[in-house]
Amino acid sequence: MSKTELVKGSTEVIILSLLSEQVMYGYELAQKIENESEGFLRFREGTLYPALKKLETQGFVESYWRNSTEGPRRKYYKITNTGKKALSGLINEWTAFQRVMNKIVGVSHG
Amino acid sequence: MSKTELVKGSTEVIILSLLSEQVMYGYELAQKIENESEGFLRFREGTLYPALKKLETQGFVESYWRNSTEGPRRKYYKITNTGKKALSGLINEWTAFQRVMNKIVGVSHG
DNA sequence: AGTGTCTATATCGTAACCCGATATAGTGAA
DNA sequence: TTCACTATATCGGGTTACGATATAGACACT
Repeated sequence: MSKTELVKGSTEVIILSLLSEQVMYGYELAQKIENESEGFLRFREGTLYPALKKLETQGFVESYWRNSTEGPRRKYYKITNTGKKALSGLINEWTAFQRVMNKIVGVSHG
Repeated sequence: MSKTELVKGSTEVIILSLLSEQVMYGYELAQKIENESEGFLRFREGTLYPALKKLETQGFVESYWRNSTEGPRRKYYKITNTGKKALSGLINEWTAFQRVMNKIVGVSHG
């Protein structure tokens, strides 16, 4: 397990969590993730865009284009009600996984 | 992310953590994981044995065969000093990852 | 006009991981 | 001898993450 290996499977929760707070476009999301994690997490293009596409296919997010005066047009993502329900379940899973892992590795919490 | 997806990347920490407590053979380890996690985690053969093999190749564990009067012979695994150092680093990564994840998903701890 | 940097989205190929299926085999009970 | 449980091992396939690559707009500098 490297840092990147551990991150596998957590992309969905991370993206949905951030989108549940506010509508964002992809690039903005990537920066937010890097900032909020103090550089620990960094989503590359090859990770982020396919993940967003998958979330949209699943009906967890919706997207729309907007032009920008500062650069190329942006694709904004909004979490759906289905996405909110999914997020709630994913957070429960994360909590359970965390509890089990900490029991095994002998760490109380992070 | 399904439960199984989240688990990806955590196999190494889990196995090394349990082996740092006592010497075990593969099947025993699998049962221990299932018991300690109250059924939440379940390592199948196709996950466990390749993982143990990889850990041995990396020099994190050592193994030896012993016959059993109750069934087929068993391959016992013992964590090495290198493995203990690796485990320590992995636990640090897990702790950091946990902190960052909880900050993003808005959960204090599990 | 040309170069470079930052912004912004998208896809492809590859590597790594997990797991179901399958194979092999010993013990013991029905 | 058939079944269940114990025990190790490998293969194939699906999924995930990511580096590389492509495209393109805005802006600064020369």
